[in-house]
Amino acid sequence: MPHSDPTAPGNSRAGIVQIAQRIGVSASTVSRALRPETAHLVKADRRKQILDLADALHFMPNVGARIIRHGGSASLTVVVPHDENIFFSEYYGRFLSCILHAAAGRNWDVHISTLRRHPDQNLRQTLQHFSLETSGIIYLGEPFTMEDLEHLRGYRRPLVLTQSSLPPTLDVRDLGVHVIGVDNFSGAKSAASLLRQLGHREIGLVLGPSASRDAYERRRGYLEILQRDGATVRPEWIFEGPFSHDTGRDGFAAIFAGREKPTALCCANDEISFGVIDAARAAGIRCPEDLSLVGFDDGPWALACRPTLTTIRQPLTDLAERAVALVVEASHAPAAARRILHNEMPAALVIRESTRAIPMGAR
Amino acid sequence: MPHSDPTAPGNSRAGIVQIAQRIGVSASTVSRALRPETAHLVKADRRKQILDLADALHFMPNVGARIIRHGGSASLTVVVPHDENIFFSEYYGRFLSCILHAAAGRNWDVHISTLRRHPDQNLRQTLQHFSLETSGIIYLGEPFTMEDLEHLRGYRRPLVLTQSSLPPTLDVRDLGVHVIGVDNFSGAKSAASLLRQLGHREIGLVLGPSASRDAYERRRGYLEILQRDGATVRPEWIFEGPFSHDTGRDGFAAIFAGREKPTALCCANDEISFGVIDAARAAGIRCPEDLSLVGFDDGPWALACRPTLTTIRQPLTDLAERAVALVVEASHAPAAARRILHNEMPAALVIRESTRAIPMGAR
DNA sequence: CCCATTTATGACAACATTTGCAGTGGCGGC
DNA sequence: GCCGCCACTGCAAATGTTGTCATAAATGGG
Repeated sequence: MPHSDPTAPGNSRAGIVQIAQRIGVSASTVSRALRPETAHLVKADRRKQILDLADALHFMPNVGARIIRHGGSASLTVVVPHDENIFFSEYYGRFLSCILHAAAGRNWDVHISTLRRHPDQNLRQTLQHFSLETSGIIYLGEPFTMEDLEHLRGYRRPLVLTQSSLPPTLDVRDLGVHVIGVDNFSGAKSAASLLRQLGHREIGLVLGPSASRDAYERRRGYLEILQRDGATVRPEWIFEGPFSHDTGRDGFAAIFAGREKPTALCCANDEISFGVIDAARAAGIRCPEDLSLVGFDDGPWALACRPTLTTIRQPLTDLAERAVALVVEASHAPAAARRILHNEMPAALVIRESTRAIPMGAR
Repeated sequence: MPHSDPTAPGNSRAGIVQIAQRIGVSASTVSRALRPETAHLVKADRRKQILDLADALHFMPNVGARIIRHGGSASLTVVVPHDENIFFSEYYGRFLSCILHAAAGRNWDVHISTLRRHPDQNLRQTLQHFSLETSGIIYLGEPFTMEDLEHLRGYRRPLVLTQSSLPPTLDVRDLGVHVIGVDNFSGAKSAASLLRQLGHREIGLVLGPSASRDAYERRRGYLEILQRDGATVRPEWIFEGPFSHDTGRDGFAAIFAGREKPTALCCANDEISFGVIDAARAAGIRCPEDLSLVGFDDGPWALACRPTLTTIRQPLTDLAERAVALVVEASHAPAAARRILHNEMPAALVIRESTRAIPMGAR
């Protein structure tokens, strides 16, 4: 937090010293009595006396003093995009839950913040503001620019990025920062393969934003399979947009506006699929009877919606666990000793009701 | 966070003293040069020299030392229930977004945590653990027991509860704690009134958990209207369950199992409504043609689903804004000077597609 | 009853930064 | 040339808690 508005409460009257004076013991004794680890060192009845008074005075140890002795607080900051409904999104909401869970298991505290960039501050300086309060950062925010990444090179504190926050074609290995993510390419390939195996030949794509690395990789995976036999995907069957419900609606409308209509669609994520399902239903086209559909993410709704969605599972629990572990480890090790990790986890295909084989006779 | 696992990073080599030594000035000068407020006191070229070196060494001021002098960090903790999909829920997810937004506007930092209760710790002691790190708490967690609330009476730090975390019939005014919430009772009444105005006389209720104050108030509101003319609601048309999709399905199944079927249902929240819609669709009962439906919350899906849902809007933005404002104010004022606030905000009815008038001839 | 061992407590330094006060040197006005 | 003022900088105190070392008191074995 910037120093412009320190917003100090500082209304805690009673310190350890005041308690000591009242009872007539030394501050050391009070300190020992108050902390579970050292409580056994002080005689039981005196300890009780101290605890009672501390409770009565609403004593609260000063954080600063603890940090200054102890060297930092066990907490990490998660940076999320600045978006009203961010938590509600299947991806961020679940990812955060998982991070929270992983952190709680280690007794770490989690801060959540959006990144407020100052025009005359580079990325490193901005991130260092966070480091004032926490010992590490998990970055899930808006994608970085190349310039940002250049500034990041000098950042020495624990930091974990997701692939999603990187530009599409960048090589992550020489970035000097931990990067985690799923294997979008293979995941997308397995989804497209499934559709081919089910007999689909007319397949459209409702893709994510072209600036997104995730979207780029998924596109690459879908196309890899669809173009395998030298086939081409009709350009009018490819639609791009943000990772949102609306993109699904608009994509369906655009692709089904033409005379030739595909029998299956690959979507860049679940939410887009839901938009497609809605628009298709409204247009009288049934899923999966008339249109097979695959999503990407396997969020809670993929199982709750009708038809249940065939999709590719993001192992968010594992990703979160890994991200937290990396921050925690890095915060223990000296900066120099850190080994940079690039971790791509498998994304498994989950087959449900939204995909169906083309009847033998039809093609 | 508890001290059981301190997890100190402490790997920041360069302090203000090291910088001072390298340049050959005193620590005071470096301190002054680094802080904007005191920067004018140090000669321009020397200041530049100091800033450059600080940047080169990745200098980062020690939080503890700053806090210890200045009095505390501008941050609050939001306590949420311990639930895997907590962020994904419409209510919590949006509420958290709003809190984040309100806090960001004040340059406050937000921690998120579940409450891990220790058996031999009372509620106040547990909350004080949080206060170690933050200057205030917004509590959205599991409902409190009466015993908890008794312990809470002595808690003096900034704390804001939502009504939802209180037992149903408790009088909030003598609680000694800020309580915010919406006017569930009036909201529910307006929803039931709408159905009556539309000509519905056979109305069932799919209610929330009886231990929830929100559910209790909404039930009270629905019944107030439905029993107005001395009418009674058939007991077999009342179903209770958690605030979940499944409750909607089960409630629909239970209520529509009998011979007599209602023409409308009031649900305790949106998610229950969605469950009802799903189950009804599966059973061949159309909404709103055969069954009118009102929810409660007005989350994102209420507008996104088909049919769009008539529901009661929770002004989460205002609630979050108020909660954050209360914590911030309280953290400035001395404990004694605080005026306890109980704030019940209006919940407005939003009429959409899921409610329809009974045709004139039908009744 | 003495010495060794344990238990309970106090005194004090250390943590990294901020800040009041004092000191230095340069400079202009008289 | 003296006085006072200004700009700049250093010294040292202070912040609240924890850990180390020392000390005092209590206990126990012979």
